[in-house]
Amino acid sequence: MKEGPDIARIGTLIGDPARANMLTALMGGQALTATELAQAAGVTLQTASSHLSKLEDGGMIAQRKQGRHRYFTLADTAAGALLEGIMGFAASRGHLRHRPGPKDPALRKARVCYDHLAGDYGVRMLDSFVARGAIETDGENLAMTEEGRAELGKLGIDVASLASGRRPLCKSCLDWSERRSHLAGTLGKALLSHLLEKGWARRSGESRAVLFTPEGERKFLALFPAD
Amino acid sequence: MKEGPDIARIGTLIGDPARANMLTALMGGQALTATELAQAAGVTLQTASSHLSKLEDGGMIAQRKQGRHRYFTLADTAAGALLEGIMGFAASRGHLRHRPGPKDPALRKARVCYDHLAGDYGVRMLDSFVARGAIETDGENLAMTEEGRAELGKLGIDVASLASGRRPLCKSCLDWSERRSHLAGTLGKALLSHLLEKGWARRSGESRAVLFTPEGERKFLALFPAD
DNA sequence: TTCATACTTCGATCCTAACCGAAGCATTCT
DNA sequence: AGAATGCTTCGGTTAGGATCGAAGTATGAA
Repeated sequence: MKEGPDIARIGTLIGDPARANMLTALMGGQALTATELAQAAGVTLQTASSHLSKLEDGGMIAQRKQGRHRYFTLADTAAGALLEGIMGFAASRGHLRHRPGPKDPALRKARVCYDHLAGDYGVRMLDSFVARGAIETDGENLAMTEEGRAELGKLGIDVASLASGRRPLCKSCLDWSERRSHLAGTLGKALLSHLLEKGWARRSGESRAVLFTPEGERKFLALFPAD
Repeated sequence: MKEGPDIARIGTLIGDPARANMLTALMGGQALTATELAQAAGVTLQTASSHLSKLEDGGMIAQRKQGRHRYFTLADTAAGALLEGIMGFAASRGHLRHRPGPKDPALRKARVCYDHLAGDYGVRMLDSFVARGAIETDGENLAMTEEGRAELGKLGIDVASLASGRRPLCKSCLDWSERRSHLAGTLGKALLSHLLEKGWARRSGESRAVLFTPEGERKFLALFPAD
């Protein structure tokens, strides 16, 4: 017995409600200070500090000092992917923190999933790419086609440079609210950046919600028509 | 705040050492009784019973009664995939339950990962498929080629029927001992079954280790040559 | 230098949940 | 029917860790 990786340690880190709230907040992709994370978790600064050092020791988060602030982020994309996976599993078992239903409609419509777009609009975007043949899928894996590369080039997105690193270009990510896949990977990240840079949408304060401008929403829906 | 799936609940389930040991034991893919799981976890039967009902309520495991025994398994492949993901993450952060190094050599050489082959030999098998062009990969996704289908057909493995379900045929799974990918999916499952049915290897009692016969090892290495 | 902000460390409290002994229920064997 | 096996439930104990107040450290502003 006692063989293999220590999954209990990871489980314990995620299993505390305060730490889980902090990690969920960091899934927004923004660097947050200890004070902000304490608020997100609903605990005092002392308690938050203790939790943050445990999360850092466990390799879940990283910090960088900047002046008298200390900014925390998820350690890397692997940590983000792990949390995404757990969220998907929890949602599939119906483990939600409040009643399902038409609550938090903004969050279900569009939100940030670590560094890419999720929610109804995220799912719609991937569906649209697949429907027009820009991305091919076998239900699990995703692959960009030549047509897709050309189309994204017109939008001003350089697919070649996105595909150069070790992180995959296209990756599907299970959406906990829609229970279907949306687009992750470097392309998913680039597309979210694109939306925000163009001013079509903006982040909503501390929440993970993504709020579209009327103009931006019109353009987004025209660019990614539903089936 | 308080938005989204309840990851803390999943974390708590996995975070207790006794439950983590049980889940690790169930990653072997075999159905185990409450008594066996109590031994694996190092607790009494009463304590194990309590843990098992929590794991079942949380959707991690399933049970079926058979006579006066109660057999427990992981709930589904999603639960197995979740645990694989957490194991990979834990291993990548160096969270091992005992010193790394040349310990448990049998386990590092070949072991069961829920329903497919992992360890050195599992990685070698996938590498070999890729090297000869039976499987194509972009570093993340896997796809079977026509040559691959033909080759596996000769081994008596019907790829078409394996690919028919919703579960993907080829899937890469991060190997915590090798820190590289091995082959999961329905094909990974079929290949492990093949090894065991042909008598090339057998399961090692309660452990996840897979032990090859001298004859079986010779054939396996010939079939899947290293680079 | 003095004060303020941001965060950490220490110490004490308190509460959850893991644990096991004992008893109870269900199934099978004789 | 009686005994044995496999597992669950109940009750009481205990330990780990989450929590916060208070004090300490570090950086920046006045």
